[in-house]
Amino acid sequence: MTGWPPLLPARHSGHMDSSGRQATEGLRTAAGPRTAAGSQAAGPRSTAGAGPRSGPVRLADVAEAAGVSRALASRVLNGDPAARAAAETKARIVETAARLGYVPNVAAKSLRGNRTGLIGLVVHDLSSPIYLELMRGAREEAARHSYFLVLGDVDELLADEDAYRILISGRRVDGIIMQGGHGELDRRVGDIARALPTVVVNAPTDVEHEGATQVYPDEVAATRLLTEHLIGLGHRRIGLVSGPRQSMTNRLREEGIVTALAAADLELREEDRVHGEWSADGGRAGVDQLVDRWGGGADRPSALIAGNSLVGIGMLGALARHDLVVPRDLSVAAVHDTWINEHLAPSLTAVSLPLHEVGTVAVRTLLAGSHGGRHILSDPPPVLHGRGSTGAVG
Amino acid sequence: MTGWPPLLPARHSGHMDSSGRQATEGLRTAAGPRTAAGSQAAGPRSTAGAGPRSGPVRLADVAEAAGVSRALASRVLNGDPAARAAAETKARIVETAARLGYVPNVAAKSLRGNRTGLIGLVVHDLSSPIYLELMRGAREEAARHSYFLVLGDVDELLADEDAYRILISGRRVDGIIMQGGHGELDRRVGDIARALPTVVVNAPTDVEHEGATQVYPDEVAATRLLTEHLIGLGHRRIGLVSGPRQSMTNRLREEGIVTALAAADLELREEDRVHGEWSADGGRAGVDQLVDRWGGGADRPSALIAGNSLVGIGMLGALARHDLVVPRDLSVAAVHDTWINEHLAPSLTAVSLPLHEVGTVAVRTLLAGSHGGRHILSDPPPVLHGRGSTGAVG
DNA sequence: CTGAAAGCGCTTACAG
DNA sequence: CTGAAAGCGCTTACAG
Repeated sequence: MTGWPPLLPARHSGHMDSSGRQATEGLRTAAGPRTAAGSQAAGPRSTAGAGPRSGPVRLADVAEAAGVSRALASRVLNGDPAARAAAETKARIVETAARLGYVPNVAAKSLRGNRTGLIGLVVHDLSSPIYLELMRGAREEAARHSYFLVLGDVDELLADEDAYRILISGRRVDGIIMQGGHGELDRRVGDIARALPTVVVNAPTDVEHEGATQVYPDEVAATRLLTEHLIGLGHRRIGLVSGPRQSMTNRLREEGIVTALAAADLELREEDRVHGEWSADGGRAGVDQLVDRWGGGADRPSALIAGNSLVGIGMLGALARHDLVVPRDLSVAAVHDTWINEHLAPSLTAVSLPLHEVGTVAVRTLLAGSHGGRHILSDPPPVLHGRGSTGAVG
Repeated sequence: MTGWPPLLPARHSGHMDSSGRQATEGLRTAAGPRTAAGSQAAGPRSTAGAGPRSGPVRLADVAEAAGVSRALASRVLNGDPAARAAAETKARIVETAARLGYVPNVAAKSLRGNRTGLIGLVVHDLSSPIYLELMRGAREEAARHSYFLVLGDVDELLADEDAYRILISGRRVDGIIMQGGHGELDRRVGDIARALPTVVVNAPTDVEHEGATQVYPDEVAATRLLTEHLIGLGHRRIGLVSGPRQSMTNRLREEGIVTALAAADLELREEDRVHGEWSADGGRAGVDQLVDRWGGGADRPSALIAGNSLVGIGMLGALARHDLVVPRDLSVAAVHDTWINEHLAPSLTAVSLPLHEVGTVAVRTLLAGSHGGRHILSDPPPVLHGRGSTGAVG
C-alpha cells in the first residue's frame, strides 16, 4: 500500500484533553525520529540507498556540505547584511542549499524567532461573496510578505474557549485580523488586542478598542454616491432596506444617504426604511414588509437602496415575486459590487467598495505594527456601476 | 500611544531573501527576549508590578508553581494515561495551569512533536460560493481535532516557487487538502503527496496519484437525479451548458445525464451541449452560443442543465436578456444548491451535493492517514430542490 | 568578519 | 510511577 502510515492510532479510545475534545495524534510530518547514529555518519542526503540520514535536510546539513558553520549558513541564507563572507563562499552556501533542497523548518524558526509567519483571519460569514474579496486581498498581501493566513470562525471561537486561547494566546499566529460587527466578539476586542496585534476590518465598531486598529472603507461616500446617482435619475423619494439599525455600518450608510438627499432638499422618510439582517433573506423580508406597508397603493418610493449586495439580491427576487417590475415600477441599487450583480436579471446597479484594499491594508497595518485608531480607506474611491436595475423615474 | 511597537523596521531598505521578495521582520509576539535574570528569580507572573518575568506563562512556570517537575506537568496536562500521580496532584497541576493562564507554546510543541496542528487548504477559486461550503466543512472538522486551516491559492503557489516550498516542504502544515481540477497543479499532485499527506477534493482528476486520496461527491448520481426530474416533467430534449468538456467533473456529470436519458430512450444530442468555463460568464457565453445555433427557431431543447450553480446563474441572466422566459420557454436546472438559488427570479431548481461532507471527510481522511484511492461520497445523497426555473413541458 | 555556544519551550526515552 | 537530561532545528548575542 502506497501512502502514509495510519496516523490516528487505532485505539480510538484516544485520551481527551482538558476541554473534552479528542486529542488527535493524527498527522506527523515525513521525518521519523532521527537516529543518533545517522547524524554522525556520512554526508547528508546520501542519494544512493545506504544513506543513514533520511528526513528533511537541515541547516546543519547545508553548512556541513558547504564547509561552513551553521551560523554563517544561517546568516547568508537569511541575507544578513552583516555577513560579509567572500562572495564565492556565499554563492557556495546558496548553491548547496538549493542543491540539497533545503527548506527551513518553520517550527524551529518560530520557536527561536518568536514569530510564526501566520496571521489569523477571523470571520463570521464565510458564505458571503462580499468578504471573500477582503479575504483575497489579505491573502495576497500576506503572501507578499511570506505570511500565510489561518482561518478562524467567530462563532466557533466564542463557543470553544480552548480554540480561542490557542489562537489568541498560544502564539499560534503573530496577529489577528477580525471582522467586526459581531456584537459579542466586538466586546472582546480589547482583550484580544492586549494579547496580540489586532486589526478589526470592515464593520466598524462603536468603541475605539485599546490597541486595535480599525480599517474600513468610506461607507458614507459610497452611499452618497449611490444616492446621487438615483437623484440624478429623477428620483425624489428613495427608500432603504438595510441591516440592523444600530449597527455602525448601517448608521454610516444611512448618513451618506441622508447627506446626499439633504443636498437636494430631500429626506429619508421613516416609513421608507426597513432594517433586518445583512442577508438575502433580510432583503426579501424587507421588501415583503414595505410592500405590506404600501398596500398596493402608488404612494411609495420610486427607488430603493439595498444596504448591501446580499440584501439587494434578496430584494430583486422578492420584488419579482410581488410582480413589481424593476426598474419600471421601482429602481434598486445596492452597496457592494460583486460578480453576481451583472448576472442578475435585471442586472444590479451597485457602488463598489475597496474591500480588496481593506484586506491589503489590514495586513500591512498588522505588519507595520498596529497602533489603534481608525483607517478609513478612500483609495480607490467608491465607484458607481450603473446597470439595469436603475432607470429614470416616470 | 497605545498598541504594539512598530514591527516592520523603519529601514525599508529591508534585505531581500533569495526569491527577491522583501523579507518581513514584521510581527513578533508579545514576549520580548527573556532576561536571564528574570527566569531565575521569583515566581512566575508576579501580578503586582515588580515581577521580573513578563512574557507568557511557560510549562516550567506551571510546574514550579505546582511543585512538580516539567515532565510530570507535561504528562498530566496532555492526559498521558501513563501518568498516575495522585489524583490530588493531578488536580493541582491542572488547577495551577488554569490559574496562571497557561497556554502551550505551539512552536515548541511543533518542533518537538513534529506536527504543526495545521492543515493547508489550497483552492483556486476563492470567489465561488460552491467551494465555501466545502471549506466550511473542512474548517469545522479541523477545529474538532484542534487543527486550524491555512489558506493557499493554487495560482500563487504555482507562481511562487518559494511559497510552494515553504508550504509543501517546510513542515508548515501536517497535510494538504487541495482542490483538484486545476490542470497544472494536478500534474504536481504526485510530488506533493510524496512530501506530505495529501487529499484532493471535489474535482476528480484522471490520474490516480500515488499516495494522494481523492474525495468527491457522487457526481453521476446527482445529474442523473436532475435529469430524471426534468424527464418527469415531460421534457424529452434536454441540453447542457457545462465546464471544460474533457474535465473529469464534466465527464461524470454528462455520464449521469446520458444514463438517465438512455433509461427513457432519450439522448443528449451533440448540438445541445456547450462547454466553457465553470463560471457565470461561462453560463452566459453558453446560452449566447446556443441561442445563436437556434437562430430564433423553435427547434431547440425544452430544458437546459447547468453544469454548476455559477453557470446556472449566468444562464438565467443571459436567457432573460434574450427574452426567453424561464420556465415557460425553457426550463433550467443546475448542479449545486447554494443560498443564491432561491433568491433568483425565477428561483433556480438544483441538485445539492454534499460539499460540506467532502470537506469533513477530507480532513478526517488526512488525520487518519491518507492512503491513496478514491472516496466517492454517497452520504448524504444528492437531493433535488425543485424551484421556479423548471416546469412541465408544453 | 565568523564560529562556538546558549537557548527558544516543549516532550519522551532513559534511569531510578 | 516520576525526574533529569537530551534534543527537536534554528538564530543571535558573545568572544575571538
